[in-house]
Amino acid sequence: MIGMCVLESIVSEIVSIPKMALRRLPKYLSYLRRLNNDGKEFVSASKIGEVLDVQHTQVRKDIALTGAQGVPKRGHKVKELIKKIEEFLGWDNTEDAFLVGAGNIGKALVGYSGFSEKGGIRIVSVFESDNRKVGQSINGIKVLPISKLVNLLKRMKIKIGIIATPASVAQEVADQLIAGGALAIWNFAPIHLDVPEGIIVENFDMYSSLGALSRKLKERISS
Amino acid sequence: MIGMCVLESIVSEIVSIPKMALRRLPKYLSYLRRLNNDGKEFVSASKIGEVLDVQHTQVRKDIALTGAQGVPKRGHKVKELIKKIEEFLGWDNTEDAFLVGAGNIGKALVGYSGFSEKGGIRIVSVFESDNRKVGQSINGIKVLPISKLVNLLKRMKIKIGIIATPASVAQEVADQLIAGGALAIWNFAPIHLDVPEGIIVENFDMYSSLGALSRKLKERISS
DNA sequence: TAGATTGTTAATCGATTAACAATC
DNA sequence: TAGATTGTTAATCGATTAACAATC
Repeated sequence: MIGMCVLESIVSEIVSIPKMALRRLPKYLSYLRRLNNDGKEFVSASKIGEVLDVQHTQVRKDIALTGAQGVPKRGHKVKELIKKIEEFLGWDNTEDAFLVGAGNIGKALVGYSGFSEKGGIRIVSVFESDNRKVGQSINGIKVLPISKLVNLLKRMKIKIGIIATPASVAQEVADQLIAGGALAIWNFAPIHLDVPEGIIVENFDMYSSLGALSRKLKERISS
Repeated sequence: MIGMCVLESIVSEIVSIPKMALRRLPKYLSYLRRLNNDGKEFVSASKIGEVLDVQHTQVRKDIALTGAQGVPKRGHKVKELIKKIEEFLGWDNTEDAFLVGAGNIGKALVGYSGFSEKGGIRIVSVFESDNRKVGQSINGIKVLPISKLVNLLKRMKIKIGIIATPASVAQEVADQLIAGGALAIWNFAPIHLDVPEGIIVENFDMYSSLGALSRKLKERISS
């Protein structure tokens, strides 16, 4: 009996967070923030599911991960649920990040104030290899030469690097980010990065998304 | 016996394409194109898997969907596999698309020539509600007033709409795209779109991606 | 031939959905 | 109380991985 309990507790630690839940929770959060702005106090899992096209039972499981608890017959307190999800995602405190690449996508990312307000990261420096862009300012952030990347990463103990370069140099940039001590890479370049174990890579790949879209459209048209 | 065969053929038509395969195939494709540029003639599923961190057996299943056939002991002809995947994704001929929103993300998308060359879609017009931006040119494409969206969609029989607006107006834009006859929407706004059945929506949501990244980083740091 | 590779079938794993007791 | 909702356990579904025969 005691053996079973020990086993259970070990097992419960090993069980990892469902990947798909991590992608749904930000969606719930953004809906909840809207509700909060509208002055709504309570919301049910069923309502969230209905609005976002997710099964209510799925919503409940996802919410359970965050530790939030609802009240039968009334649902969840909106403010409380927001807090719990933010905590769970690590968006309750803002993490500094370096961005590499001052091209179109890079500019879009820096110009986008949303991340620091709602997404838990703040882009504090931009790096670029094209000397014509170095020294310019994007949204108040100075563009620095790529040669300073590794040293500044170390000095400022930055943990998140964002790659918004052409695919051809993305691997090289990733290597430098890791050399400087980054633990997580948000990769916008359409190429697979080869990284040591333990380094977190999140690919944001337009072609993967576009592939799904165009295949479905193709099927839709031909049917 | 005959009954079984009929049943099987019906079943095989019903079986739908695994979603995850549609997201991996573009990745294989981009690697294959690189190999092709390097003059490589053959590649094995195991090699593709090794480079892209996918199980070789998974690569084979994905490739099987496209109908491509390999040669035991030699692998797949690179050029042939490229062609098969492009056909499968519908990237063998280019589909015209309208983009709504001439902000940072919109500009990045238009500035990015890659789609028409490698991704099967070409952005032919940009629409914007801010009159100060209307009339400007982005990468040679004139920015048109949003008031013309529905009519032009109909007139040009456009099937793909790209939403790169703030979340606050995205639903309204989606409604107009659908009113104009669009069948597929590529949505860059961080909001869930409510659309009639049969309309294809592919969300490209930075916050979902960022959520996964920051949660994993949080776990990594605390362990 | 021997061995590398394909392609398929079976087994496992994880994610989603269904069912239902507990609760206010 | 009755009914809406939570939260959990069991069943189903789909995706991944393992095993292996077929082939050049």
